[in-house]
Amino acid sequence: MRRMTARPANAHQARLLRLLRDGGPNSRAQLGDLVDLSRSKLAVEIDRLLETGLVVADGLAASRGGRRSHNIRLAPGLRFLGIDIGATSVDVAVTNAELEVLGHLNQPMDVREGPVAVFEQVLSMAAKLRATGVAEGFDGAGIGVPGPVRFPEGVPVAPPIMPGWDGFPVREALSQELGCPVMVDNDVNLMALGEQHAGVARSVQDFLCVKIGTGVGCGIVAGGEVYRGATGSAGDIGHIQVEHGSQGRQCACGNRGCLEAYFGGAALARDAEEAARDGRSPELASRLEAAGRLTAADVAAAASAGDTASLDLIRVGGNRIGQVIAGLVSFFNPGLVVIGGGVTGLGHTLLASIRTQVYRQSLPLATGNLPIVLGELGPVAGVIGAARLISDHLFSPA
Amino acid sequence: MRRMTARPANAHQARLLRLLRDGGPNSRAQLGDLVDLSRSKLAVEIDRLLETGLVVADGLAASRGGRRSHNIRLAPGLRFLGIDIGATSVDVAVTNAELEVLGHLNQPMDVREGPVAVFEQVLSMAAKLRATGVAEGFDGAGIGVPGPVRFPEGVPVAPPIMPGWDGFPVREALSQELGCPVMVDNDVNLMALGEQHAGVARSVQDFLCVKIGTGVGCGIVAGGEVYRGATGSAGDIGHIQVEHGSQGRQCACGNRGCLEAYFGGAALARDAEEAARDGRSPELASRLEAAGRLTAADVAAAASAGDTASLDLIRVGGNRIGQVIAGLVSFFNPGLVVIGGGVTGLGHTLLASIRTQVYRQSLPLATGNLPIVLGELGPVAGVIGAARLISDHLFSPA
DNA sequence: CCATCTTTGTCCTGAGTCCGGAAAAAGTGT
DNA sequence: ACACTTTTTCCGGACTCAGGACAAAGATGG
Repeated sequence: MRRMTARPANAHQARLLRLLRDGGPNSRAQLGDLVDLSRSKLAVEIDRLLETGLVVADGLAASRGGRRSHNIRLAPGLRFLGIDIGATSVDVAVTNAELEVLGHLNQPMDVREGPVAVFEQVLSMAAKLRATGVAEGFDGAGIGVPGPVRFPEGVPVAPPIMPGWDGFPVREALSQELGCPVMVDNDVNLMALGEQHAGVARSVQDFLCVKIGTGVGCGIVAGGEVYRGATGSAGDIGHIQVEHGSQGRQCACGNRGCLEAYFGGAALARDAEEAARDGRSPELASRLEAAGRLTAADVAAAASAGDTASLDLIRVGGNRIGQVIAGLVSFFNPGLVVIGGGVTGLGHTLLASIRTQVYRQSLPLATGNLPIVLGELGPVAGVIGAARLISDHLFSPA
Repeated sequence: MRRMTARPANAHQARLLRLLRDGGPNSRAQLGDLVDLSRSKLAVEIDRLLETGLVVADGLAASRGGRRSHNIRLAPGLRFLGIDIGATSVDVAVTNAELEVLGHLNQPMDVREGPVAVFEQVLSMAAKLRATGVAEGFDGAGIGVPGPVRFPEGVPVAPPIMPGWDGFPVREALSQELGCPVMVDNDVNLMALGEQHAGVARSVQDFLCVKIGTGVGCGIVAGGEVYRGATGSAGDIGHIQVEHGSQGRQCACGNRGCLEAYFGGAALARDAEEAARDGRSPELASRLEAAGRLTAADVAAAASAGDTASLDLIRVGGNRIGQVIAGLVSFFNPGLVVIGGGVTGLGHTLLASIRTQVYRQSLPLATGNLPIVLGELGPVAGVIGAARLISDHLFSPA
């Protein structure tokens, strides 16, 4: 099912494609208002795009007081595949060219099973989505993995939680399998892209997107662009030390006192089980007995049932992460901080605790008008970000 | 002495000007190798630049095996003024168009005397430099101030250590006085620009420039560009908390446990005086008696004389700041960290202490090949950065 | 229903841009 | 002196592109 999707021939065409992606179908006249090209030039570029099949005519627009204009839209058959590999689950979604989700699947899966097993799963999920009729083929795919990526090549580098993936040519391999262009990035960066495209961070140029899942990471958007760092590991805040000296908690990374040793899905589950066994929380104890183990979701449920031990866990954890965010806010001076990821279920208790800590610790200069909010897209942020990634790539001059 | 310096008419001309600035005089043929323009086009653009007077012919280049090419250089009479307002001193320098320092003056001065007094000082220093014959007039000036700046307007916003400057139209006022274009930025950003242009950070795209003067700040360069944050206060790391809880040291900002309460010129002087009075350091005590008060320079001198108390102060302070830098490195994943500012005199003792802390705390991912070095330019970094700032502005399409 | 006005789309021309070949200019090396 | 390189200038032809003229399509008002 290989497709040879055309690419824009120049910057003007790329600009038009992005406008149509972000603003939906539009009339030729309106596009003219947006792009500052002469009418003749605009007509030529649109005609060429129509020839390539990337955009199609779509009826007549409403009159603006005179002759009605022709509507233009991105080809309705274009399909992007957004893939979000988490530590413990895989999300796959199909979007149209406007990055609207047409179908979405989620499967629990341990990323440590390695790239081959995960790809098998991803491909079967993609096939399942195709079978539902939402897509005949894919024009491009974006994929996020939970670890640093050498971005230009699309290859994970020394990812701590997915050892088997080090150096695996994700982009190359997936492009082979799917027969379409593929771009790879860190899952946190894709969440940031998703929230920027369709979530709370629309129209914000500089923001941080803190993802609290099994671990903790942070997507950085500077000047409207995702910042990836010198070697692609920017935003790796899970191992910032929050407790100094030898009494810091032992972390899986070998150091002591890391943020992830105190908060995040893994740490929260461990603390919850301890609280259950200690007798501090009958609520958690009964859940532990029922399930055999506890997760962040159990803590969330217990907390909303009023369990004080769970609320305390969230509060203390929120303070820890707030402490780190406060430092980052001073340093980076973002216009917005988005909190997202699996533990968003902890919701406003967590948010309140983070806010308290940040506003207390940072100077009013940086926090003067700084919103700290929960992500708006939840689990689809990652897949929308993945689709956005590949569409940005395809909608740029070849 | 108003000059009406021409501006490049298009991006090609701007590109050429920057090449000549950064690479020095060059032959037409070599420029042709660098810019990917047709010979005819290149000739036209260079001729136009010659007409405007921004560049001049400069004899013949050495032969590359055939006809000798004509050399081109930036107008030798172009002069930029670089101004660096510190907390306790003012630096003013004159550069040529290649940003080489032709004259440099330094005057102690307290920035809290306010913009009017400081400008008077600056203008008199500029006049003094002009009197030495290095400049007849100025084609542009860059100025750095020790606080956050609303960059597009060139106005300080709520600067903590220079209260009288809040909202003062620095750019506008100085432009009036000097009769030339002016750009304003944070002093730390200018230090970063300076080290990027002529110092250790040449050819590094992403780096941090930590300036330890009276306070502590950090210049951020991402993707080759200075990052200023949503409101211009990015890099303000002096008030990141390094000690949590109520036993943290009181800081001038009102919070407790800030980095600046533990390290920086001010904290170091205080700690040194305490050590002198405690009897922990006879060396410092004698210096205190001689001068009436101590500064970071005294600690540096005592340390190089082998005073253990001073060495300890540096080590402990280095650990504190290393602790913060370690966090920033994890977050930002820079390709280089530059340490500069007034206390660079503490030199390699400080550097070693910072390095130890960073390499211990950060993951090998981010630190794998991360050089942490002292700035190469010392006190001229700021003024070169200032000249670079205004030249970037002037050497861009009008 | 008709006349007039507005908006949109198309066609065309003239101005400008720019690439690259040809040839001249200026050197090098034998 | 001669062959070869490199640099520069000159110039023709191809291409781009803005904007005016005009046609098409609809709105408005009488």
